[in-house]
Amino acid sequence: MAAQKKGAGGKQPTINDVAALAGVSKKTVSRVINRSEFLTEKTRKAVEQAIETLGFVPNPQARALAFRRNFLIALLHDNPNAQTVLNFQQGVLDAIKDSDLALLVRPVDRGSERMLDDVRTFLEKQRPIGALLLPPISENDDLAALCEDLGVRYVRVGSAPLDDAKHCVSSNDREVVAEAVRALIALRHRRIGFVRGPQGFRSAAEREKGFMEALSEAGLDLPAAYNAPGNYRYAAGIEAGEALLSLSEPPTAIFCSNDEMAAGVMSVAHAKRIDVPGALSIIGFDDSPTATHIWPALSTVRWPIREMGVRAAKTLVPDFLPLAGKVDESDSGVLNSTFIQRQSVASPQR
Amino acid sequence: MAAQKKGAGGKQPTINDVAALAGVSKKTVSRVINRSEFLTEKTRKAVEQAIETLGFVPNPQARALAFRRNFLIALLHDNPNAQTVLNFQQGVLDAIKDSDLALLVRPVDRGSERMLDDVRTFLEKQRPIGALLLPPISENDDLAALCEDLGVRYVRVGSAPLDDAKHCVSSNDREVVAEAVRALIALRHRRIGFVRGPQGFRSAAEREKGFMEALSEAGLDLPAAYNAPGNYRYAAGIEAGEALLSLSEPPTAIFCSNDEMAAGVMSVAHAKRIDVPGALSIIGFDDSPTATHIWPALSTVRWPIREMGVRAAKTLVPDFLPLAGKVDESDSGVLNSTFIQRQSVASPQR
DNA sequence: ATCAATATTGACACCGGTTACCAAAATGAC
DNA sequence: GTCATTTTGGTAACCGGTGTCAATATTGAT
Repeated sequence: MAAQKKGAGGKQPTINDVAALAGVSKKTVSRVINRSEFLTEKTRKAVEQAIETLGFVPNPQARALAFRRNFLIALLHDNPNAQTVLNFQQGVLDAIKDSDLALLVRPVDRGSERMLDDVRTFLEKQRPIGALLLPPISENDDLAALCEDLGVRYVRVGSAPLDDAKHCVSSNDREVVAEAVRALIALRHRRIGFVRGPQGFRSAAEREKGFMEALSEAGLDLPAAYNAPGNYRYAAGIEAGEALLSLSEPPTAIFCSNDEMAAGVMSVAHAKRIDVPGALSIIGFDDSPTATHIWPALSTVRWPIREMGVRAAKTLVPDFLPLAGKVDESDSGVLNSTFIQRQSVASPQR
Repeated sequence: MAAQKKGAGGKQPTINDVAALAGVSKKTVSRVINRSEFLTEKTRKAVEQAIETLGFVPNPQARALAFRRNFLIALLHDNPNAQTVLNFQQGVLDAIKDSDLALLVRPVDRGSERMLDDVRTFLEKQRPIGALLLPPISENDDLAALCEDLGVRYVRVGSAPLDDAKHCVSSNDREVVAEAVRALIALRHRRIGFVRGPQGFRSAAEREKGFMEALSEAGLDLPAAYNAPGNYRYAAGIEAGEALLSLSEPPTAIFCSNDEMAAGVMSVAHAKRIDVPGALSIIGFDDSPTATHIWPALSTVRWPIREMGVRAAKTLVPDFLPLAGKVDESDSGVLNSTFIQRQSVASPQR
């Protein structure tokens, strides 16, 4: 049984009750709550004892008022991939679990002209301690400037460093994409197609760089016909698949900038009775649920989104989190993505 | 350009500033803010003028403290399906967009023994106006009782009415599953398999009821070997598929209690070179992204999760929302799910 | 042991609203 | 014109914490 709590009628004990019971002043209790350093072990113990006995929980509203800041972290996102958002959320929640913080979620409408004003109003009203910016909106410099301006801490999440390490958590997507493509080359693929991500997205650019890097290392080049546009949507994968697989000399492997588009390409292959992976290898990116739900299971790149959530939270509010696992100051804030081999890749048939 | 806001340095005006400028007391300003009726038109005008001039916005933290309640809605969930959670979130956000409310998200660990205590602490701390309970955790009566006990409004979301209409929003899953299965029967399927959801879940029970209803209407029965256990996971779909499709007389159609398991069954079919939908029709449930990403695209049932989010919010805090689109009191709170036909269903081959 | 220096603790105002309650002004009846 | 009744405005307390800075307790040096 956990702490004995009072029923519906019973009022929450306040800091005054705790102070009275412990025989100290309000302020001292406040110090204990806020982990002030200037406290005798004895006093601290006494207060903690009283807190325990009463089942006291500091009232966040009162703290927020006095502190002029809510004990909240805002998660700003416009990512269409639900699993990504939720995994990240989960990571953040892992990190703040034993703290006093709570998580406020705020989808942002990138398209809207009023976006910045909306976010400003939101931040002014809610006054969170900090904001976490998920890609692709994390790439918006105005947003970061806005946070700065409003005195809201922020951390941007990206596929490559977007800011200094204090304000950014990222993964090494480029390297890992290159690694994945090298794996194709090692399997003796020479005709390798590419399905791009949307224009102007940093994530898409990084993936493309990684792809091109691996290709040029091997002395291969990318014929224009093998380079298909995309926008991270399934439908774009279908189109790209139709285009690439209708060529007189189609690629034997296709790297898609995300899993959804890979699923689209795979559907086209199935429809055209092209054997995967026998006649066509496919690689995606994200390791979304889709990657394992389609058949054959998709080789893909997993970015450590949940870990990034943990890291982002730790970077954002190190001083509010339980002492365990502080982020090393000298850390670059770059986490490792991983290439995951599944059944959609094999050597090309002769 | 929206409202002219002061820069980083400029402080927010307070109710005192407004009072001073308007030449009245704090209380009078407060009355204007809260639309008290006992005011001279002249006074009201003066105050509103001052508010306008200063660009005054009441501080939510201070109001929360005085009200003893935060202007927040908590979303409690333990749903493994990210898309579902996010769609629901989106619906809630649609509903509260022009209000003073914000959304707090809180995943809940159903397995944990401390779950109830955790939630209690959370609610006591955050003091949201209300809580939204997503399935399957919405089925937990203790949780509803806890909200009641703490004076937190709540609305439970379910696949069938779980509570009175003031506390519940649901969909008519049973009927629509029956409709889907009737469609199979109309296509002359007679050997129809079923992959169950997890034990003890209301959603699973409703889907099963709908399935059995349609079967018995048609005078068909479900052989034990056609009734496979499942837990909503892809792996369970694989197992079920292996079992059902290895039978000497396998079903010609399989209804799976969710899309993930349907994807599993479909993978087994592909691996066994069983043509879908030619030799095997498959239906899922949820209309998750997976449903469209797999090949062939999955016929499935979509529950109106986003609309349910809107509805749930309106039911929870009608008095805090913009006047538009109030929920009709007499409404039962039941929304319609839809059967979606895609390519995974056809008449059985002779 | 004494005194300065430093570590702890407490008193009190304040964060920005709301509510309770009282006083003043306005209205109306006689 | 006087008194009771209804409006309206003001004051002070309060919601439950935190900041400032002075007061007190400890510690170390001499």
